Amino acid sequence: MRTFVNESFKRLDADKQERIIRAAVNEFADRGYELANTNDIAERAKISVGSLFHYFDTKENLFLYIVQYGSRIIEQYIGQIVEDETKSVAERIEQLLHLVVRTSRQEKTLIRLYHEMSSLGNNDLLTKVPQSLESFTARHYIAMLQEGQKKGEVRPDLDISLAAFAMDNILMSLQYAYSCDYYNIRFQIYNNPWIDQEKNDEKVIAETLKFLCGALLVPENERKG
Amino acid sequence: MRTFVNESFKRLDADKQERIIRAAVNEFADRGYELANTNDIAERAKISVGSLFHYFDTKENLFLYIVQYGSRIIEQYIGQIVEDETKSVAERIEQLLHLVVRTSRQEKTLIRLYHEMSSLGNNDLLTKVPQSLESFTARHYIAMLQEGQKKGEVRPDLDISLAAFAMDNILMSLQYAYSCDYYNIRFQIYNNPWIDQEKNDEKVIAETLKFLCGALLVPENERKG
Amino acid sequence: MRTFVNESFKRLDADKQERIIRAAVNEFADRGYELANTNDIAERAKISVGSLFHYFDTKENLFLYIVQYGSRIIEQYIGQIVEDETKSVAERIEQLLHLVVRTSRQEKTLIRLYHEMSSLGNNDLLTKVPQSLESFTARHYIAMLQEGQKKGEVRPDLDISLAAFAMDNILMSLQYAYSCDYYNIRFQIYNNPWIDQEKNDEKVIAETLKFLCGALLVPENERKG
Amino acid sequence: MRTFVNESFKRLDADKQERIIRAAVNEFADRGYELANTNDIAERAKISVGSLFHYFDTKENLFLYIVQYGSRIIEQYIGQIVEDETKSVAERIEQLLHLVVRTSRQEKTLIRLYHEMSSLGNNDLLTKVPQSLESFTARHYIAMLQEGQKKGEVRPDLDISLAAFAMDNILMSLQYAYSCDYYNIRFQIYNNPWIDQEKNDEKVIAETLKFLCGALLVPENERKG
DNA sequence: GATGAATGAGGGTTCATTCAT
DNA sequence: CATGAATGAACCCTCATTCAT
Repeated sequence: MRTFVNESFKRLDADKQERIIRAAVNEFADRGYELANTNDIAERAKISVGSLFHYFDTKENLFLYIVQYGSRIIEQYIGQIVEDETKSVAERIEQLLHLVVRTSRQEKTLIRLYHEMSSLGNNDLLTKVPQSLESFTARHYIAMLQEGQKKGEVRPDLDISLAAFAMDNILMSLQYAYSCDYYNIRFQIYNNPWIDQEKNDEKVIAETLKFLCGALLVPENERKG
Repeated sequence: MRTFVNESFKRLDADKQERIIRAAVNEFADRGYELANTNDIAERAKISVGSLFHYFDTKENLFLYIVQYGSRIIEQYIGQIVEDETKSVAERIEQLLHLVVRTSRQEKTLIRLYHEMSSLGNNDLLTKVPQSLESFTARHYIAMLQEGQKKGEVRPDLDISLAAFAMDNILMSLQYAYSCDYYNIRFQIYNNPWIDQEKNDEKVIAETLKFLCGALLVPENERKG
Repeated sequence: MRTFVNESFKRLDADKQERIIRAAVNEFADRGYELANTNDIAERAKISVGSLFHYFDTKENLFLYIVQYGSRIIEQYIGQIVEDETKSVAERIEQLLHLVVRTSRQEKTLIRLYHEMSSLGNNDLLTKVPQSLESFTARHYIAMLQEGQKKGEVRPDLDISLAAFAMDNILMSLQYAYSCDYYNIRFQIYNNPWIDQEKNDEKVIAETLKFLCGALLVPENERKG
Repeated sequence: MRTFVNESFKRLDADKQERIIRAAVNEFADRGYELANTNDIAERAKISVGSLFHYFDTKENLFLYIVQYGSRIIEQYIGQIVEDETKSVAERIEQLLHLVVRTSRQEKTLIRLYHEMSSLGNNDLLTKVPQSLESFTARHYIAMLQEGQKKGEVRPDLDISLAAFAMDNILMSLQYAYSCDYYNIRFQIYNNPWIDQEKNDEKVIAETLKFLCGALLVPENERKG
């Protein structure tokens, strides 16, 4: 795995590291990769541009590092839920849905930053972004569904990889709908919340859960033993 | 509805109009909004920059027009399928899935351009893009599912709006997976096609159809007379 | 005398001529020579740019023609007053002062346009502007003062040319103070009119008259027979 | 008082500051605000455009700074003369006239630059230029004349503000006549110097002095005690 | 004569990156 | 190591003038 930071960055005290990361996350999430300004990031982080380029050789590297950093945080959230084999698949999916809504509040900038990555156009940057989060998610969703298939919860006729992909698409789209402007506008065309937000969130979660369970699971009454 | 073109553009002969549109679609799809170069667009279209800015007052307007133009084409493709009430819901969904694969070949640039729009960073351009395609899609998917619900094909317990949203998310994600670099890479993590492409497409379509039908439809054997 | 118009312009019907002149006067006065836009002038005049450039070969020529046109109008105003030998010099100066105030209301755009000319920078345009108004004014002011000197009204020890120049400077500065933004702001530093405008105008005229008479004329009580 | 420079400019060594100022003064004075070219200014000053825009955020700010800078220099010249209460009003006016001629040689570009400001078309830049020189001049001329009135040198019946305004107009017009092309051409209509320049300057000064003293002062023989 | 579409050089401004201190 | 001044290529947009119709 390529690393995008120089050693010098790792030697920094935690506070400075955090300031830089926060500044970069905010700038990239706010203005997008192209419009983000490295001078502004340095200023926000209260370091000099020179230093910033000591830590990260290029703007690109800084961005990729930040994406990687964000990925790890999101991976943790997801991992905790998905790896819990004591829960049924349905329960874990429900928890993932709650996570989507929760992170869209707590980690909105991180999500937006992450989404920026998918819009890097066709420049070669894209080939360099680590698919760690994607791989992580894929691996875990597949594992969960396979396990669920063994336990008779998940439909036996499904191609697990593609089913996991479809599930991931649903979760990702919902995440963006909650965090990113364009997808939020699109969301509202389908779901203009007249009732209060909290109730609406519950409804969205319940319906999406119903959708995913319908797609993935063997109906309760048809399960063996 | 705002128009983004000046009258002078509409007066142009079809060939020139097409050259300009094609040049712009390509440039925006290839490089993204920020990096797209108006001088290059003019050159590609074999007109002068001056003329380009006679037809479209700003780069922004050019982009918005091109997005609108692309939307209309995609709307036609979708409309033809979804509005055909002689077909069952399942059949129409299957056709939509075939459409996704087919357009990802024939209209890849258009799709990529469209995706660029969803990634406009957080600048105010976003608030100016017309959501015609999104509205169109929402309206039609909802209508189809409602109709299907009446006919007993679609599960009676679903919230149609949110079900349509979920379905749209699946279709959109798949479309991007077939057309846009980032989403394609992500797709391959789940589905690395060792077999030949055509067979793989069939499989993807079949599995996604299964997923959507499971989520949306009343199982055949449970339907009433 | 160079002419700046083509014959074709003179053949135009009076209405079209006037529309063009008015459009040009306004545009040049509003935005200054450099910023004035020939396309806008044509549009305002409801003719095509092509036609505009048939009548006037260049933007420069159009401007010079317009200046010349304005000069003639102003010359007429001034000529009527200054050439009236039945009046004393003091009376004529008083009338000129009233003219300054009056034209600053009725012909403000013309004055502003005229002032634009003095700001043409150092380009060669300047050497081409007709000094007809300047010559006219010089000739007439000198004549008036010479005549006044013969009649014993004007101080015998004055160099008439330079006295006329000083008087012209006073009148010109006051004109600009009443018509042009920068000079108006400067004027207000000296004369912030607390009382109503009309009374203030009277005061300005009276004091300037006193100033000019003090400078130019033999005091009443010292005049011979 | 708004400042138009960034701190970074003030930190520059004197030589570089001077090069930039000189380059800008020349460019603006030569070509006027609109036509002045920031790239040329940077080149003339032997710095990069980037640097220029570090010191001054916009062309507008650069211009305003330069005007402010010029104003201060001119204020010093004028202040030294006008504030000297040991001299009679007539003596001080004579010195001002000599100053006009002298600066028209030594600081011609500055004067021209200053004149450019008064010709800023009608754009909003005008409202942003500081009227410090104008205020300075007004304040000092008024003070001098008031003092002169107390001492019995200046006519008691004059409105001091308007008299000062008229005097300023004369001095300003003469200054432009000596420094700016258009006003110089106009000047020559009244005063075509056949004799040598130096003698002509003397004559112009003498006659203008006579004019101003006639307008402003109590004749020597009528003064009390 | 009249039209108005077409031209394209030119200019203010930005910003990732370097490097002397 | 840290600083931040300096660089300069690159980009969007304007507008006087031409010329085919």
